[in-house]
Amino acid sequence: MESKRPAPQPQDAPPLQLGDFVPFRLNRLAAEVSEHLAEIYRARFGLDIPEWRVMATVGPERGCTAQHIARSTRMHKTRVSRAIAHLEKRGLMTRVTNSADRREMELRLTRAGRRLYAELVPLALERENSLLACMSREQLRAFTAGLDCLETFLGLRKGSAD
Amino acid sequence: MESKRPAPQPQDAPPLQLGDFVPFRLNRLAAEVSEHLAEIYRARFGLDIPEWRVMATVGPERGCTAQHIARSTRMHKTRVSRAIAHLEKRGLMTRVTNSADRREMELRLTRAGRRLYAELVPLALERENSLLACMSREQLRAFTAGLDCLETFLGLRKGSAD
DNA sequence: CACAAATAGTTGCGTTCGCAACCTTTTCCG
DNA sequence: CGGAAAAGGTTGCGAACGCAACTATTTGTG
Repeated sequence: MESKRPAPQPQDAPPLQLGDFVPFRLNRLAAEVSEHLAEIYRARFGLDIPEWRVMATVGPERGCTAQHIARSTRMHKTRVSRAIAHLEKRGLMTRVTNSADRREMELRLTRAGRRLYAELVPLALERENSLLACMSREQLRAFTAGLDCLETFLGLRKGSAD
Repeated sequence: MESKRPAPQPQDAPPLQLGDFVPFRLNRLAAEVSEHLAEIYRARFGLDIPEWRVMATVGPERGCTAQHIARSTRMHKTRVSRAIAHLEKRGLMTRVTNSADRREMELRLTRAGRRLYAELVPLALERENSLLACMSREQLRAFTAGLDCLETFLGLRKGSAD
Protein backbone atom coordinates (compact mmCIF):
# COMPACT_ATOMS: atom_id res chain seq x y z
CA MET A 1 0.00 0.00 0.00
CA GLU A 2 1.23 3.46 -0.79
CA SER A 3 1.82 5.89 2.08
CA LYS A 4 0.31 9.36 2.19
CA ARG A 5 2.18 10.95 -0.68
CA PRO A 6 2.25 9.54 -4.21
CA ALA A 7 5.68 8.43 -5.29
CA PRO A 8 7.74 10.99 -7.26
CA GLN A 9 7.20 10.60 -10.96
CA PRO A 10 9.72 11.46 -13.67
CA GLN A 11 7.31 13.70 -15.54
CA ASP A 12 7.18 17.43 -16.09
CA ALA A 13 5.77 18.47 -12.70
CA PRO A 14 6.76 16.14 -9.87
CA PRO A 15 4.33 16.36 -6.98
CA LEU A 16 5.52 18.35 -4.00
CA GLN A 17 3.15 19.93 -1.58
CA LEU A 18 5.28 22.13 0.62
CA GLY A 19 2.78 21.58 3.42
CA ASP A 20 3.64 17.87 3.42
CA PHE A 21 7.38 18.36 3.17
CA VAL A 22 8.86 17.52 6.56
CA PRO A 23 11.80 19.95 6.48
CA PHE A 24 9.41 22.80 5.75
CA ARG A 25 6.97 21.64 8.38
CA LEU A 26 9.70 21.53 10.99
CA ASN A 27 10.78 25.05 10.12
CA ARG A 28 7.28 26.44 10.21
CA LEU A 29 6.47 24.70 13.46
CA ALA A 30 9.70 25.75 15.14
CA ALA A 31 9.20 29.35 14.05
CA GLU A 32 5.67 29.42 15.37
CA VAL A 33 6.58 27.89 18.72
CA SER A 34 9.57 30.20 19.08
CA GLU A 35 7.45 33.21 18.36
CA HIS A 36 5.04 32.30 21.12
CA LEU A 37 7.83 31.73 23.60
CA ALA A 38 9.74 34.82 22.57
CA GLU A 39 6.75 36.86 23.69
CA ILE A 40 7.50 35.84 27.27
CA TYR A 41 11.22 36.42 26.99
CA ARG A 42 10.89 39.80 25.36
CA ALA A 43 7.78 41.40 26.78
CA ARG A 44 8.25 40.31 30.38
CA PHE A 45 12.01 39.98 30.73
CA GLY A 46 13.55 41.98 27.90
CA LEU A 47 15.47 39.00 26.52
CA ASP A 48 15.79 37.91 22.93
CA ILE A 49 16.25 34.29 21.94
CA PRO A 50 20.06 34.12 22.02
CA GLU A 51 20.05 35.78 25.44
CA TRP A 52 17.47 33.35 26.75
CA ARG A 53 19.52 30.41 25.51
CA VAL A 54 22.62 31.73 27.22
CA MET A 55 20.72 32.24 30.46
CA ALA A 56 19.19 28.79 30.22
CA THR A 57 22.57 27.18 29.61
CA VAL A 58 24.51 29.06 32.26
CA GLY A 59 21.74 28.76 34.84
CA PRO A 60 22.19 25.15 35.89
CA GLU A 61 25.89 24.87 35.01
CA ARG A 62 28.99 25.78 36.93
CA GLY A 63 32.06 27.31 35.33
CA CYS A 64 30.39 27.61 31.97
CA THR A 65 32.25 29.17 29.01
CA ALA A 66 31.06 30.87 25.84
CA GLN A 67 32.50 28.05 23.80
CA HIS A 68 30.51 25.51 25.72
CA ILE A 69 27.33 27.49 25.11
CA ALA A 70 28.06 27.78 21.42
CA ARG A 71 28.61 24.05 21.08
CA SER A 72 25.67 22.87 23.13
CA THR A 73 23.18 25.28 21.58
CA ARG A 74 24.71 25.21 18.09
CA MET A 75 24.65 28.98 17.97
CA HIS A 76 27.37 30.87 16.11
CA LYS A 77 30.05 32.04 18.51
CA THR A 78 29.53 35.69 17.58
CA ARG A 79 25.89 35.39 18.47
CA VAL A 80 26.85 33.96 21.84
CA SER A 81 29.49 36.62 22.37
CA ARG A 82 27.06 39.45 21.72
CA ALA A 83 24.35 37.93 23.88
CA ILE A 84 26.79 37.56 26.77
CA ALA A 85 28.02 41.12 26.35
CA HIS A 86 24.47 42.39 26.55
CA LEU A 87 23.56 40.26 29.55
CA GLU A 88 26.66 41.44 31.38
CA LYS A 89 25.79 45.05 30.61
CA ARG A 90 22.37 44.43 32.09
CA GLY A 91 23.93 43.03 35.24
CA LEU A 92 22.55 39.52 34.81
CA MET A 93 25.88 37.73 34.34
CA THR A 94 29.54 38.08 35.22
CA ARG A 95 32.56 37.21 33.11
CA VAL A 96 35.72 36.24 34.95
CA THR A 97 38.94 35.28 33.21
CA ASN A 98 39.88 31.75 34.12
CA SER A 99 43.30 31.92 35.77
CA ALA A 100 44.14 28.38 34.67
CA ASP A 101 43.51 29.25 31.01
CA ARG A 102 43.35 32.95 30.48
CA ARG A 103 41.68 32.64 27.10
CA GLU A 104 38.51 31.41 28.74
CA MET A 105 35.92 33.40 30.61
CA GLU A 106 34.00 31.70 33.41
CA LEU A 107 30.39 32.71 33.23
CA ARG A 108 28.01 32.96 36.15
CA LEU A 109 24.62 34.44 36.80
CA THR A 110 24.52 37.33 39.23
CA ARG A 111 21.95 37.38 41.99
CA ALA A 112 19.66 39.35 39.70
CA GLY A 113 20.33 36.84 36.94
CA ARG A 114 19.41 33.91 39.16
CA ARG A 115 16.26 35.68 40.23
CA LEU A 116 15.23 36.26 36.61
CA TYR A 117 16.13 32.67 35.77
CA ALA A 118 14.08 31.30 38.64
CA GLU A 119 11.13 33.36 37.51
CA LEU A 120 11.41 32.61 33.82
CA VAL A 121 12.05 28.87 33.80
CA PRO A 122 8.70 27.84 35.29
CA LEU A 123 6.89 30.01 32.75
CA ALA A 124 8.83 28.44 29.90
CA LEU A 125 8.10 24.92 31.15
CA GLU A 126 4.47 25.81 31.57
CA ARG A 127 4.28 26.99 27.98
CA GLU A 128 5.98 23.84 26.81
CA ASN A 129 3.49 21.76 28.75
CA SER A 130 0.47 23.60 27.43
CA LEU A 131 1.80 23.12 23.92
CA LEU A 132 2.45 19.42 24.35
CA ALA A 133 -0.88 18.93 26.07
CA CYS A 134 -2.47 18.66 22.63
CA MET A 135 -1.02 15.15 22.48
CA SER A 136 -1.79 12.10 24.54
CA ARG A 137 0.96 10.86 26.78
CA GLU A 138 1.63 7.94 24.48
CA GLN A 139 1.63 10.12 21.39
CA LEU A 140 4.04 12.52 23.03
CA ARG A 141 6.36 9.67 23.90
CA ALA A 142 6.37 8.54 20.29
CA PHE A 143 6.92 12.06 19.05
CA THR A 144 9.91 12.73 21.27
CA ALA A 145 11.28 9.33 20.32
CA GLY A 146 11.16 10.56 16.73
CA LEU A 147 12.99 13.73 17.75
CA ASP A 148 15.64 11.63 19.52
CA CYS A 149 16.04 9.59 16.40
CA LEU A 150 16.49 12.55 14.08
CA GLU A 151 18.82 14.32 16.47
CA THR A 152 21.00 11.26 16.80
CA PHE A 153 21.05 10.80 13.05
CA LEU A 154 22.14 14.41 12.58
CA GLY A 155 24.66 14.36 15.40
CA LEU A 156 22.75 16.79 17.59
CA ARG A 157 22.53 14.69 20.72
CA LYS A 158 24.13 15.83 23.93
CA GLY A 159 27.03 13.44 23.74
CA SER A 160 28.30 14.81 20.47
CA ALA A 161 30.74 17.61 21.22
CA ASP A 162 31.37 17.96 17.48
CA MET B 1 12.72 5.43 38.41
CA GLU B 2 12.62 9.01 37.34
CA SER B 3 11.41 9.84 33.84
CA LYS B 4 13.74 11.86 31.66
CA ARG B 5 13.26 15.20 33.35
CA PRO B 6 12.71 15.72 37.08
CA ALA B 7 9.49 17.56 37.87
CA PRO B 8 9.83 21.34 38.23
CA GLN B 9 10.44 22.36 41.82
CA PRO B 10 9.55 25.70 43.38
CA GLN B 11 13.04 26.32 44.70
CA ASP B 12 15.77 28.74 43.76
CA ALA B 13 16.97 27.04 40.58
CA PRO B 14 14.25 25.09 38.77
CA PRO B 15 15.71 22.40 36.57
CA LEU B 16 15.75 23.13 32.88
CA GLN B 17 18.05 21.32 30.51
CA LEU B 18 17.81 23.20 27.25
CA GLY B 19 18.58 19.99 25.42
CA ASP B 20 15.35 18.46 26.73
CA PHE B 21 13.22 21.52 26.08
CA VAL B 22 11.03 20.75 23.09
CA PRO B 23 10.81 24.27 21.65
CA PHE B 24 14.59 24.48 21.60
CA ARG B 25 14.93 21.00 20.16
CA LEU B 26 12.54 21.87 17.36
CA ASN B 27 14.50 25.00 16.53
CA ARG B 28 17.83 23.25 16.52
CA LEU B 29 16.53 20.37 14.46
CA ALA B 30 14.80 22.61 11.94
CA ALA B 31 17.91 24.76 11.57
CA GLU B 32 20.10 21.73 10.99
CA VAL B 33 17.77 20.16 8.44
CA SER B 34 17.35 23.47 6.62
CA GLU B 35 21.06 23.97 6.46
CA HIS B 36 21.53 20.63 4.78
CA LEU B 37 18.78 21.28 2.27
CA ALA B 38 19.91 24.83 1.60
CA GLU B 39 23.15 23.39 0.30
CA ILE B 40 21.25 21.93 -2.64
CA TYR B 41 19.22 25.05 -3.29
CA ARG B 42 22.18 27.38 -3.14
CA ALA B 43 25.13 25.51 -4.53
CA ARG B 44 23.36 23.78 -7.38
CA PHE B 45 20.55 26.16 -8.25
CA GLY B 46 21.45 29.54 -6.77
CA LEU B 47 18.30 29.76 -4.69
CA ASP B 48 18.01 30.81 -1.07
CA ILE B 49 15.30 29.46 1.22
CA PRO B 50 12.61 32.08 0.55
CA GLU B 51 13.13 31.65 -3.18
CA TRP B 52 12.88 27.89 -2.92
CA ARG B 53 9.65 28.19 -0.98
CA VAL B 54 8.17 30.51 -3.58
CA MET B 55 9.18 28.15 -6.37
CA ALA B 56 7.78 25.17 -4.48
CA THR B 57 4.48 26.94 -3.88
CA VAL B 58 4.01 28.35 -7.36
CA GLY B 59 5.16 25.16 -9.06
CA PRO B 60 2.08 23.01 -8.63
CA GLU B 61 -0.46 25.87 -8.34
CA ARG B 62 -2.27 27.86 -10.98
CA GLY B 63 -2.91 31.58 -10.71
CA CYS B 64 -0.93 31.89 -7.51
CA THR B 65 -0.48 35.27 -5.79
CA ALA B 66 2.16 36.64 -3.44
CA GLN B 67 -0.41 36.89 -0.69
CA HIS B 68 -1.27 33.24 -1.06
CA ILE B 69 2.38 32.30 -0.78
CA ALA B 70 2.83 34.45 2.30
CA ARG B 71 -0.14 32.84 4.02
CA SER B 72 0.60 29.25 3.15
CA THR B 73 4.28 29.44 3.98
CA ARG B 74 3.88 31.89 6.88
CA MET B 75 6.63 34.06 5.48
CA HIS B 76 6.51 37.82 5.90
CA LYS B 77 5.09 39.47 2.82
CA THR B 78 8.22 41.55 2.29
CA ARG B 79 10.29 38.41 2.22
CA VAL B 80 7.97 36.94 -0.38
CA SER B 81 8.00 40.16 -2.39
CA ARG B 82 11.78 40.26 -2.54
CA ALA B 83 12.08 36.59 -3.40
CA ILE B 84 9.62 37.01 -6.26
CA ALA B 85 11.42 40.09 -7.55
CA HIS B 86 14.67 38.18 -7.65
CA LEU B 87 13.18 35.11 -9.30
CA GLU B 88 11.58 37.30 -11.95
CA LYS B 89 14.89 39.03 -12.58
CA ARG B 90 16.46 35.62 -13.07
CA GLY B 91 13.80 34.71 -15.59
CA LEU B 92 12.31 31.89 -13.55
CA MET B 93 8.89 33.45 -12.95
CA THR B 94 6.50 35.94 -14.51
CA ARG B 95 4.26 38.45 -12.77
CA VAL B 96 1.09 39.45 -14.59
CA THR B 97 -1.40 41.91 -13.17
CA ASN B 98 -4.75 40.20 -12.72
CA SER B 99 -7.25 42.11 -14.84
CA ALA B 100 -10.12 41.13 -12.57
CA ASP B 101 -8.38 42.64 -9.51
CA ARG B 102 -5.53 44.86 -10.51
CA ARG B 103 -3.98 44.81 -7.06
CA GLU B 104 -3.03 41.17 -7.50
CA MET B 105 -0.23 39.70 -9.56
CA GLU B 106 -0.68 36.26 -11.05
CA LEU B 107 2.49 34.28 -10.68
CA ARG B 108 3.71 31.56 -13.01
CA LEU B 109 6.91 29.70 -13.63
CA THR B 110 8.56 30.31 -16.96
CA ARG B 111 9.78 27.39 -19.01
CA ALA B 112 13.17 27.77 -17.35
CA GLY B 113 11.46 27.91 -13.98
CA ARG B 114 9.57 24.70 -14.63
CA ARG B 115 12.73 23.03 -15.77
CA LEU B 116 14.55 24.03 -12.59
CA TYR B 117 11.55 22.97 -10.51
CA ALA B 118 11.39 19.57 -12.19
CA GLU B 119 15.06 19.08 -11.51
CA LEU B 120 15.05 20.30 -7.92
CA VAL B 121 11.95 18.63 -6.50
CA PRO B 122 13.19 15.05 -6.84
CA LEU B 123 16.44 16.00 -5.12
CA ALA B 124 14.55 17.62 -2.27
CA LEU B 125 12.30 14.60 -1.84
CA GLU B 126 15.29 12.32 -1.94
CA ARG B 127 16.95 14.27 0.85
CA GLU B 128 13.79 14.18 2.88
CA ASN B 129 13.60 10.42 2.43
CA SER B 130 17.19 9.85 3.41
CA LEU B 131 16.61 11.93 6.53
CA LEU B 132 13.45 10.12 7.51
CA ALA B 133 15.01 6.76 6.76
CA CYS B 134 16.52 6.85 10.25
CA MET B 135 13.05 5.94 11.55
CA SER B 136 11.02 2.82 11.07
CA ARG B 137 7.85 3.20 9.04
CA GLU B 138 5.73 2.93 12.17
CA GLN B 139 7.87 5.40 14.07
CA LEU B 140 7.67 7.83 11.18
CA ARG B 141 3.91 7.53 11.11
CA ALA B 142 3.75 8.34 14.83
CA PHE B 143 6.14 11.23 14.42
CA THR B 144 4.20 12.88 11.60
CA ALA B 145 1.02 12.30 13.58
CA GLY B 146 2.62 14.37 16.33
CA LEU B 147 3.48 17.06 13.81
CA ASP B 148 -0.10 17.05 12.57
CA CYS B 149 -1.30 17.44 16.11
CA LEU B 150 0.96 20.37 16.94
CA GLU B 151 0.22 22.09 13.66
CA THR B 152 -3.50 21.77 14.17
CA PHE B 153 -3.19 23.05 17.72
CA LEU B 154 -1.24 26.08 16.51
CA GLY B 155 -3.49 26.73 13.54
CA LEU B 156 -0.85 25.87 10.95
CA ARG B 157 -2.82 23.26 9.02
CA LYS B 158 -3.64 23.77 5.38
CA GLY B 159 -7.28 24.56 5.98
CA SER B 160 -6.55 27.58 8.14
CA ALA B 161 -6.32 30.64 5.90
CA ASP B 162 -5.80 32.80 9.02
C1' DC C 1 63.60 26.84 23.92
C1' DA C 2 61.28 28.55 19.98
C1' DC C 3 58.09 28.78 16.61
C1' DA C 4 53.91 26.95 14.28
C1' DA C 5 49.29 25.49 14.97
C1' DA C 6 45.23 25.59 17.64
C1' DT C 7 41.74 27.64 20.78
C1' DA C 8 38.74 31.41 23.23
C1' DG C 9 36.75 35.37 22.27
C1' DT C 10 35.80 40.04 19.86
C1' DT C 11 34.89 43.17 16.00
C1' DG C 12 34.21 45.18 11.10
C1' DC C 13 31.47 44.51 7.23
C1' DG C 14 28.03 43.12 3.98
C1' DT C 15 23.60 40.70 3.79
C1' DT C 16 19.04 39.57 5.24
C1' DC C 17 15.07 40.42 7.69
C1' DG C 18 10.90 42.51 9.84
C1' DC C 19 8.47 46.66 10.94
C1' DA C 20 6.31 50.69 9.52
C1' DA C 21 5.04 53.71 6.04
C1' DC C 22 3.52 54.18 1.57
C1' DC C 23 1.05 53.65 -3.19
C1' DT C 24 -2.61 51.67 -5.75
C1' DT C 25 -6.92 49.38 -6.35
C1' DT C 26 -11.06 47.46 -4.51
C1' DT C 27 -14.79 46.94 -1.20
C1' DC C 28 -17.91 48.49 2.13
C1' DC C 29 -21.83 51.55 3.46
C1' DG C 30 -24.16 55.72 4.48
C1' DC D 1 -22.42 58.29 -5.88
C1' DG D 2 -18.61 59.15 -2.66
C1' DG D 3 -15.51 58.86 0.97
C1' DA D 4 -13.52 55.69 4.48
C1' DA D 5 -11.62 51.38 5.31
C1' DA D 6 -9.40 47.29 3.66
C1' DA D 7 -6.33 44.53 0.82
C1' DG D 8 -2.20 43.47 -2.48
C1' DG D 9 2.23 44.74 -2.99
C1' DT D 10 6.72 47.59 -2.62
C1' DT D 11 10.35 50.23 -0.29
C1' DG D 12 13.20 52.84 3.43
C1' DC D 13 15.35 51.96 7.53
C1' DG D 14 17.26 50.05 11.63
C1' DA D 15 18.40 45.70 13.97
C1' DA D 16 20.37 41.06 13.92
C1' DC D 17 23.10 37.77 11.83
C1' DG D 18 27.14 35.09 9.80
C1' DC D 19 31.58 35.28 7.70
C1' DA D 20 36.15 36.53 7.81
C1' DA D 21 39.81 38.71 10.03
C1' DC D 22 41.97 39.88 14.22
C1' DT D 23 44.06 39.69 19.24
C1' DA D 24 45.59 37.05 22.94
C1' DT D 25 46.76 32.84 25.07
C1' DT D 26 47.93 28.00 25.13
C1' DT D 27 49.52 23.62 23.19
C1' DG D 28 52.29 20.79 20.35
C1' DT D 29 56.80 19.64 18.17
C1' DG D 30 61.39 19.87 16.27
